[in-house]
Amino acid sequence: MNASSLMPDSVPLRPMLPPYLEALNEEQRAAVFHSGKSLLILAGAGSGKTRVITTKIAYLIREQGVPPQAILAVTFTNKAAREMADRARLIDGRAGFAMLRTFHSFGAWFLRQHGSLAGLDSGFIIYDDDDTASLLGAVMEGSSRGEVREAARHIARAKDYFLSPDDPELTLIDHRSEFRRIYRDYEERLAKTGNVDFGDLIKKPVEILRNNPAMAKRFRARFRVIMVDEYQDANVAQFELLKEIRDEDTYICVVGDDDQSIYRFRGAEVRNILEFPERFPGTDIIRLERNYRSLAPILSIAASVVDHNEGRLEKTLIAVRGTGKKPVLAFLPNQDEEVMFCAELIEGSWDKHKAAYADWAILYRTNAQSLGFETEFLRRHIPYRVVGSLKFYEREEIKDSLALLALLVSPRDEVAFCRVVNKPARGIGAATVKRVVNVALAEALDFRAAVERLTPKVSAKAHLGLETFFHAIELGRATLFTTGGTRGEALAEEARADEVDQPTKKAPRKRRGIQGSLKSARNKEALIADEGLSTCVVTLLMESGIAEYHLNHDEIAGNQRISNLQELANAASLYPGTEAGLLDFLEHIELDRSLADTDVDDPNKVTLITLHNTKGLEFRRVIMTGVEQGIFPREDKRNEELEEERRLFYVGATRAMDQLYLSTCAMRRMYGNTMPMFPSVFLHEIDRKDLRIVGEPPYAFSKKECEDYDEYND
DNA sequence: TAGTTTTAAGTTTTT
DNA sequence: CTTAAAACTA
Repeated sequence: MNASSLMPDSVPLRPMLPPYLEALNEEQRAAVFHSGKSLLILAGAGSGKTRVITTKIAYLIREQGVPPQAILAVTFTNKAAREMADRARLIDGRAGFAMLRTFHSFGAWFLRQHGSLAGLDSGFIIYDDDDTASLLGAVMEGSSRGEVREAARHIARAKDYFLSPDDPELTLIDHRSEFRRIYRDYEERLAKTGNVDFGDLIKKPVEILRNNPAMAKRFRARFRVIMVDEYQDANVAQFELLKEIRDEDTYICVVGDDDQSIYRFRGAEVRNILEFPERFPGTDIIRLERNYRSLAPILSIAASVVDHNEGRLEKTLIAVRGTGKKPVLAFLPNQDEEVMFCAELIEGSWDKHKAAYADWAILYRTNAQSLGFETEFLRRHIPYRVVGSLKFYEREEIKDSLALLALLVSPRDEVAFCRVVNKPARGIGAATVKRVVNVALAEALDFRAAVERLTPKVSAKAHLGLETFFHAIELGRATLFTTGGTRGEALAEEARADEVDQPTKKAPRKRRGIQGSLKSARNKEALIADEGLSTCVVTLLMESGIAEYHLNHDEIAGNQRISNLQELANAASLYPGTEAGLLDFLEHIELDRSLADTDVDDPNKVTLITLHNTKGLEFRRVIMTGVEQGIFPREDKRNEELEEERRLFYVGATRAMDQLYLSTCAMRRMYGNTMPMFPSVFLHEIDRKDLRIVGEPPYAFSKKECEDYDEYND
């Protein structure tokens, strides 16, 4: 007998691997080593997919000699992009030179360089949904708010599906004939502002690459390896973009989980992942089914719900961590009791196990549900953080400031102009604004030129107001110094810096505390410029009168608004005080609404979060709340949409590592009045024996199996 | 035109 | 019940 036959099977005969590869399991390693045409990794929840992608990036650089600049990795969220970059760099520093971006920021990067091929100037601003809606409001004059919102949704959807106003398939999105006209008018009007919306960040690059074969050929030579994370969330336009940026020699590796596809409403096509092997012939498939996160009973109920879906690539997760306690299903009388239930669970675990607050996450379907938890947690002094609904950049004062800043680089920006031209009141009424905009649109002038054209027709008061306004904008612009002179050069410099992905920003420093802002507000000095771009921001806010306006309109929340403005100025100080710096600043704000973690002071907090926002996260203990018919799933969900809600349940449940709680209320306040509620269908799809039921269940759930909820918190 | 009052509408989910 | 847009008055 030779030595090797005495060895257990688990010790294979192969050369020693470096530790970063040794840490992988067999399938993960196969995915990292894989070479060929293309690879589809079906990665179940908690199966270590980020580890695989980051390791693969490092492996390609280290072992395969792929230049980092030739690697493109695309994600859907900024958080994921950041995490991926950090983890890849940890394995090999050179990974920092690979391009790791979200789809949208990749599109923006592309358009800054090649947008001129579609008549776009390089200083464009990205309109968010709000801006889009106000522009559409101007296009659809006389329509109700709801109609405008619906049209805005449909236009965004059309762009997700890569449909233009003259596309016959547009009827699948909106069959009304006037929709085509509205969409076309909107596109025309948007073009006149010189700006783009979210959908354009994907759609326009595809069009440019298709219409400019020579440039496309050169561009395709750049990336030899393309990886896509969360591929199940890709929409049709993103799929088209993927096809346009690769050629026959490009290696494509996509990672995803069809069971976690939860963005259908946003145009995500599960078909993209289901049909990937057909779309890219020669694709190999690797499944990652070992789950390293959750205890077995948690995976089991997650699976039993999603098993009710048809048309999925069956996957069976294996719980590496083994078995544990059954998930708890709590029947509660109403939402106030639900809040108390959660609070007591958390406090109880704190007392009994010294479990950290940060171990806990409360999941809900809609952002509005966070309110009750916030109020009660404040009362009980339970520290918490709300993820996602931090609408810092949607606040009135912030949007006003951003509009002013936008006007410095985007002089034909209709939306920004209308927003701030008469704020604070300068005697410029709606009628005047409309006339100025119409002249500007009709004669392709910027607003200042349009006013001069109109001078005799505009009242003296309005004219004076407009002059004051333009003067403030000029003062703001004057604070920007251009490096080397022209805007073009500054932008080119930024683009070059981007080529190797070296941030043009300075390293973040400690932010000025809220206290400092408050003190300055009390002194009526209001805002303090720090350095870099903040000089421009502060000048503009002071000169335009916006700072004073918000100081005066801030009677309830103390000086919150001024603090917010100060916070904006602080954020700006990290960027250079140039036009390129300003563009960079605005772009980062539009594409990444999540504010940098400000709670470094106390990270031990309960997380309040929507189900959608939890993707990619994990917590030791998770409470999924409001598991009621009409809320989760929403009542109008049928067929594919109901299947998507099931996947959302799956995503939520698989966030839990050790313990999962589900709560469902018999009554709930909605729109001000109290409505009776019924348990979610999903609860009927789980075997009763897999749950520990507490509280007062409705008759549909047999009572004798239930317990009082004294002992639920073990 | 500015500021206040009245009325209606609305809750998915996100880049 | 809350928030935003229309309507109304000064």
